[in-house]
Amino acid sequence: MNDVSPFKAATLHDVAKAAGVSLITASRALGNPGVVSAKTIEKVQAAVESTGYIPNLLAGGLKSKRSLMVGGIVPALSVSQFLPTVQALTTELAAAGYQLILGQTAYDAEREESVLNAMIGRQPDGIVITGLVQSQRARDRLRRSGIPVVETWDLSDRPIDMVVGFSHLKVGGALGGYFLGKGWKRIGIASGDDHRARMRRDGFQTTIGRELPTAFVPAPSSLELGRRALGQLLETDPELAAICCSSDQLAHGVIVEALARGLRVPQDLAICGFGNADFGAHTVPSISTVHVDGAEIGRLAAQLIVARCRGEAVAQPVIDVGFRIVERQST
Amino acid sequence: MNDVSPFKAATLHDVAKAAGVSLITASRALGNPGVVSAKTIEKVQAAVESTGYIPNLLAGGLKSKRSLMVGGIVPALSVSQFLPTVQALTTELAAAGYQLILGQTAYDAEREESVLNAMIGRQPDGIVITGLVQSQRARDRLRRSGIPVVETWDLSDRPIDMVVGFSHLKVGGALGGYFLGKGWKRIGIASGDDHRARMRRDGFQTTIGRELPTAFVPAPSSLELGRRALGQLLETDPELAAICCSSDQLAHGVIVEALARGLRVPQDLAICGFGNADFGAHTVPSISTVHVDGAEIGRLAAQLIVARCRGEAVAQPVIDVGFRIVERQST
DNA sequence: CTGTTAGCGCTTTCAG
DNA sequence: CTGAAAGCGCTAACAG
Repeated sequence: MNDVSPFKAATLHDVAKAAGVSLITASRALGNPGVVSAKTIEKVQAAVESTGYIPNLLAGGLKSKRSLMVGGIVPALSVSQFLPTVQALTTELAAAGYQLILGQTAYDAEREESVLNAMIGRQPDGIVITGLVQSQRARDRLRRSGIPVVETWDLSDRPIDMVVGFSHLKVGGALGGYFLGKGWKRIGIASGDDHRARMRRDGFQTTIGRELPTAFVPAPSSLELGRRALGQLLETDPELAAICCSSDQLAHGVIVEALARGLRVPQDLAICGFGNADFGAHTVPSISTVHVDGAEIGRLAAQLIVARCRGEAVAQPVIDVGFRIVERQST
Repeated sequence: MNDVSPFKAATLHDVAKAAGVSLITASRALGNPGVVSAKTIEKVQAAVESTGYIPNLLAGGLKSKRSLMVGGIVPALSVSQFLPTVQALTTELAAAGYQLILGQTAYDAEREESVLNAMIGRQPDGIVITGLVQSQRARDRLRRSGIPVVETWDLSDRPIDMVVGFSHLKVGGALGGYFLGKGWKRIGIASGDDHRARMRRDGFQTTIGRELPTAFVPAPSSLELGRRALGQLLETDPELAAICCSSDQLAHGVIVEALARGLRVPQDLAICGFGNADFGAHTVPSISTVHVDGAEIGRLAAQLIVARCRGEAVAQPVIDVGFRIVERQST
């Protein structure tokens, strides 16, 4: 036995020969056992064991037009907001026999297109993408590919195909209402510079009723960027009473920096995040935030894709999973 | 134009017809332009544009035995230690035209095997897996598949094929030496219950020279589990002077809980983590930890796979990326 | 219930 | 430099 594969991997042909049946009968025994006699199935399964056969899904997919793969596209894996979505997506898809192909766009429209092309070329049975696809070219190409597409983490009246998410404008609006209700006047914003964070900021400012001092940080945000953002904001207005952050990482950084500067949170400075990251409930003070069920988004997206692949009609191609404000100690 | 794909996606056949050349010439113009005249290439490229052709990589892979896909296997995406590795792996592979297929084992040997089978069936050109594959059955199957395999985040004299990582035993030993050097006597351990965390604990205890009170938490660890772990440890020994944690998340939780109980860190309780998560440098106090270059592991793994696929011999199939202790305020 | 035939879309021979 | 033929490993369609 060598380092190089000792003998060619067994094919269905080998299995059929070992079981003494025809190729197609072996195929059916494995893929559609209902139409094959129990005795035959047994023989084929024994042959599978003895040959160590693993089906070549690429070959099967070529003929059957079902690759059993689904493309998943995120800006970057390190954007932890999307992690529960990707994780749930992967798990839910695996349970149905599908595997996820991962693509990263780095928040770059060009990369997004090239990733999409690489995906389409692999004939996935579905594509799940975080956010709405921005470029019209890509939208058209995707629509014309005929592949089921689920856009996530946002909402749209005219999705490419299906969408599972929530309204960032409404999140911003709800946060604005919450800040107004608290009576805070001097309000600042620490925000990622990506599209969705900007939408939340828009909703927030609309409800507050005016432009607010904003520290933009490059996405993906982090604790470190939060610390810096507070520095910037306090230079603009040292009397700030409350800050609305576009992520819990950012909020955490703002809190750490505020405490380091001797400010009390929330008495001197109230801070709110977004995303309900798991650490937020356990910091001191704990972080008020907006909860979105990212895992549920992933599960629903997987279900939509799987349903489509089974040829079932999807009754509800636009699913709003909503959100809720989680009040903790930092406000 | 309907919801269903308006016309069948263009195939290379369509491109060839549009360009007025044979199928194979079109194929070569795209895949091996060196052997085709410039004029022909131009015609073919124009035809690609006009037809919107996207190559079917599944079909190509079936014949050429190069799927341009690489399997990546992690316990769970939420284990943030591996995130930089997966991210770098995906990016580096994408640059070489490969896409990553993701698999999650949930720290479960059975799931690991089924994930491996699902991967192998998709004929990846390589498989990168976090940790060493435990089950001998899976190791054999993987070896016999002839697929290049890189095990990561650990080290072994006898990898399945290649390995990029570092010695967890040595990390534990180095931390033990560091703790001894600080003169701490009453030492506790907060550790995930996974294989690698246990190895670090073994190395740590061996250097310290005795069994230490340990709070095991189920992997993946988190800030919350760290808070609980400290509770457990202080019940065992209220006089603990230092705690060695198997992750920065855990260390962060222990710190938060210690502060909440009125303990000063590090004066009353010194705390060390592992992994050098990005938040660790910015918490108050900042977290002493062990740095491992996870992104580098991903890049190296990708390079090994790509080199193998090009038929290059890999001179160094066991790569130790090392580690270093990062001293911060928490010790 | 089982088998034969054809062909998915592409690339690798082998010939010009 | 270009082409024709063959077939990767599997499954859909149609027969028995």
